[in-house]
Amino acid sequence: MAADSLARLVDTGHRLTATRRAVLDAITRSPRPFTIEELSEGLPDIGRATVFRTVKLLHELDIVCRLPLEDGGVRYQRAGSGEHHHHLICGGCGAVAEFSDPALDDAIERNAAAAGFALDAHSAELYGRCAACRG
Amino acid sequence: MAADSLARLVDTGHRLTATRRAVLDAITRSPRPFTIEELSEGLPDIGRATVFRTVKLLHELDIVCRLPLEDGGVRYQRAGSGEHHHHLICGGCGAVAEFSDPALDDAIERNAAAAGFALDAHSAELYGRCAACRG
DNA sequence: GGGGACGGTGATACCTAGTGTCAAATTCGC
DNA sequence: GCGAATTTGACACTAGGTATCACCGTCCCC
Repeated sequence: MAADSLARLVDTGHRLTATRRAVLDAITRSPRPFTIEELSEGLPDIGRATVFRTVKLLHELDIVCRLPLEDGGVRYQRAGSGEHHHHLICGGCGAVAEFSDPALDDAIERNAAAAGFALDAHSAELYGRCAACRG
Repeated sequence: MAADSLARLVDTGHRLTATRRAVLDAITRSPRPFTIEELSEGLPDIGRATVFRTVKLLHELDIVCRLPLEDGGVRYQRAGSGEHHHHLICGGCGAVAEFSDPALDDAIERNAAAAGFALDAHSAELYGRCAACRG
């Protein structure tokens, strides 16, 4: 699981260091979306700047997702799949579900085309309460 | 144009101050999406904290939109309509087009329902190049 | 296995966006 | 015009993130 992430690092011309292994390990072990600060606390021997750099790198390689929260905060999470997807973020427990939906992507592309835009990227975040938190 | 925004302020129980008029005026005059810093520079007699507070208030009243950029930065813009809408943001010139699409909102609601989520809010931002910048 | 080039790291300082506090000023209903 | 309540400005502070730079570790070539 972490193994092919390490492979992806090397394949993209990056070095495989003990620090990166440790960060990826901590991320993989995290059961819930985390902030850089939380991650950094769990890795006291690794500099804060390095944790930021490493997470940014892993984000660029689609190994972690960035989750913009409703209140403007940000959390990160290991990507379940490398595929394009969107997030459902529970405001109660903080759980995050991934989903992908061609119909949604279609609607997005149609609107871009209608406005004459060449689309580079898009983001769609859904905020609500998960089944468990609705109780 | 600014008049009904002022009315909306009063209607929601807020006071109509010279400061708020000045901020709303500066926003209305801005031809392009702005940062708080830019707005604040144009209003040297108004404290930075007040500019933040005022923009936040106007955002809550749907008078200005918050635009999360692709690079993580944030800009603000006068809302063209008070209606629910999404944004197309040009990475070239920074222009922003608003659009709304029931099909997109439907797709979002369907996915939330499928995952058992009660939806509170959602955001969808599209990043690309506008017709002029594709030239 | 022993360099050396180069990418990665940590410390630190800094930056941007935004909030909390509090005394002084302004607004608005009367 | 008066007083209560809201708003303001100054300032200090926070969170999240980046720039710099000297030092260190990795990897490649011999």
